[in-house]
Amino acid sequence: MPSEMALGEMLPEEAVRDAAHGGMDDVYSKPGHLIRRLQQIAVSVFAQECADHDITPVQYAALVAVRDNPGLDATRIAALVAFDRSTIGNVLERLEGKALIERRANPDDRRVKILKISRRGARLLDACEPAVLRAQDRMLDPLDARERKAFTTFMRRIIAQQDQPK
Amino acid sequence: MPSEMALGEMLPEEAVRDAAHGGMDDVYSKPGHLIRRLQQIAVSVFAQECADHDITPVQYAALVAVRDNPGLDATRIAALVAFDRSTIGNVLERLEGKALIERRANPDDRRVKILKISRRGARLLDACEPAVLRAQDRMLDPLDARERKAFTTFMRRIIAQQDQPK
DNA sequence: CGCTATTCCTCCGTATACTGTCAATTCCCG
DNA sequence: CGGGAATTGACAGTATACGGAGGAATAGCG
Repeated sequence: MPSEMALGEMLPEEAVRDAAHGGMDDVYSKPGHLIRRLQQIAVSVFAQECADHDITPVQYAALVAVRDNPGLDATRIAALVAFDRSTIGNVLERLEGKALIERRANPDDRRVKILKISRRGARLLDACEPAVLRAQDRMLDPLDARERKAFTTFMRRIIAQQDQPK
Repeated sequence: MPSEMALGEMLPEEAVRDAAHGGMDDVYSKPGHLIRRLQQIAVSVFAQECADHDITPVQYAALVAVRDNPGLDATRIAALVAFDRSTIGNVLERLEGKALIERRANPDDRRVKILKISRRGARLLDACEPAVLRAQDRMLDPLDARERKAFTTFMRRIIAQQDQPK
């Protein structure tokens, strides 16, 4: 086994499993496990492609949402990108810390803080768009066009069902 | 919008998006976002089904790995379930805290700590197996048998490609 | 107009998740 | 056999992720 083994290059999974157990139709084949692995891969690929831009997938999604919907508050941005209210708070804090967004109090309703992307944030989004597209593409690399469409459809359907239970 | 909105019941996503923007072929349709949502749902469904057992998906996976491969150390368990070495450390610590596993020093190699499931851990795994199966099933609910097979195949293929990059 | 319910943000606590580092230990090659 | 390389567990630091509590502010109803 290689010494310092980043997740991206981790491969002994099957080998270890076969050597130790040999189970095949086990936990490792269940959707829960596969989905977690998929998410791991998605984050890893995104990080690789966007290494120069110092931004995470979550921060990217939030930043896009803020850009495309200026004037919304944190709660509504959270709903857009499907984040928890608590989580979005930290993410926006980091974005503000990097001067990618601006948070301003709303005079009309002093509970809310209005969100707006900064010029710097807009520039960053433009700059990393090719990398993001590459990342999205690389994830689905082993699927052909028809399979990609089917895969996306399946994911959408599962998500939609969860959004409207019954 | 309902006041206390848990993630499982969050649904205004589309509504907010349509009202504010109307974008369709945007970030929200990209695999990265869909996969993150899928993982969210998987965790949420698991938590719902296993609420009585006080165990998380990650802890469950680790516990099964320890049960099925007694005598392995943390690094090898991590490779089995595709966790980071740091992450597995915390997970095992919690499992040991709940007395679900036992960690013992290996006399032959004093770097290593041998892992073994406890009787309590084994009982818990037996107890929550039905709930776990229900959870795995509910995730793929909107897909029929053939689609489930295809979906699983796609996920496996993406993961395999990432494990053996070229 | 006052009171209650709601909304918004923030903070706390817990659990993943990964990188990097470190000390102790063992391995292995010369 | 001696010493550098590798391995293992632990720790620090950062970033998601989610539930719950709480305070400030607003809305809505009587």
